[in-house]
Amino acid sequence: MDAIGFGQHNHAECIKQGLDSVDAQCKAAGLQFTPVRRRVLEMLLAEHRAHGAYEILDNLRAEGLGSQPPVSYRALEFLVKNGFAHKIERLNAFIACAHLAENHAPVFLICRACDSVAETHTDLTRGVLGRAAKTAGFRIERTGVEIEGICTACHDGGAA
Amino acid sequence: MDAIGFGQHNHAECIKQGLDSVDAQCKAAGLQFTPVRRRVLEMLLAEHRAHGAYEILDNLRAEGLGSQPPVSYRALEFLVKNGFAHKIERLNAFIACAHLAENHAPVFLICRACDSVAETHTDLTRGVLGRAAKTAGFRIERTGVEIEGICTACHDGGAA
DNA sequence: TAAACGTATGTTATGATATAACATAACATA
DNA sequence: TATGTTATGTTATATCATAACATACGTTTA
Repeated sequence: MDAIGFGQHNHAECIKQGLDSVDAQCKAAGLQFTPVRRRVLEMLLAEHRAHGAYEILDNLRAEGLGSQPPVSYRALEFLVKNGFAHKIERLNAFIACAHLAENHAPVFLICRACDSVAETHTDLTRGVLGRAAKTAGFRIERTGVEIEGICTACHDGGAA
Repeated sequence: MDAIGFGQHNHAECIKQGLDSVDAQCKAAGLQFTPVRRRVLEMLLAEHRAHGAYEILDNLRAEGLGSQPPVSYRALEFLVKNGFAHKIERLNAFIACAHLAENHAPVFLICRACDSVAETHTDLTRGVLGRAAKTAGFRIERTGVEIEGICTACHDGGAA
């Protein structure tokens, strides 16, 4: 599995690549990757867990980049709309996309012990569900799969 | 597909069966199917769409069954915890379970045009995702699949 | 250059969703 | 009756999210 989030990796590199990739994609698409938007993405990239909009806002406020809710919500909306971040509905929180540049149907593995979130992906439109939806005449536009459980580190480590 | 929610069915019977089934399950499990809980389930069963906690509360209030948020949240929590209802995270709203008595991993098809929600199911632990999670050492406890799109009636009917 | 426009940001206020905490009631049973 | 357990009632507040309007800033165009 190529999920990112559990397990070791060069995280500094991981952050840098994320920023660079989004930078490039924005340039290519004519999107404005403004300071607030960049900083919010950087915060999301800092850890592989979901961040609440008000947590992001607190950080922005501390840095003088904005102090009211719409500031963080707008930046997050920009990132989500363009596929640079995702919202984890179960947590009312946001996470940087771990599969930038790939057109994908994300699947999130959420550890309820350490709050880390790994992203992998699938194509629900193929397979049983896709066929079932097709038969029923349902036109799929977006899919969200959120799986809750315990990650390796936590059940090996000690948390139940 | 045996999803319920789109298409025709005898809805009065559908409601009755839901209530009877939950009644029986509660008796069997020693759970108290109190008036508030029963009434809330009945409201959810009334339509195959998700109902917000405050919408439920408004109805309860009108009937003298409770007037403060905890009343509806507690009843909904009871129903969800025991598998008689589900929460649709994308909508922050609740829906009666359409597969009572079956142990299942629900999948919701949400029509963004008419707000109806159909429930079908799958077993994510089998298949690609289950194997991937297993490989990564992730222990799945719960899955939530929410699919947004347009139902038959809506794209045949006229809504985009 | 200035006017017009589009996009992003700043700010106020409020709406919508959810729960903590404590008090009371209703019921079973020792 | 005393005790325990579960459900309900109520107050207050926490948390998440957006409407609405004002301002800034860059680009296009007259």
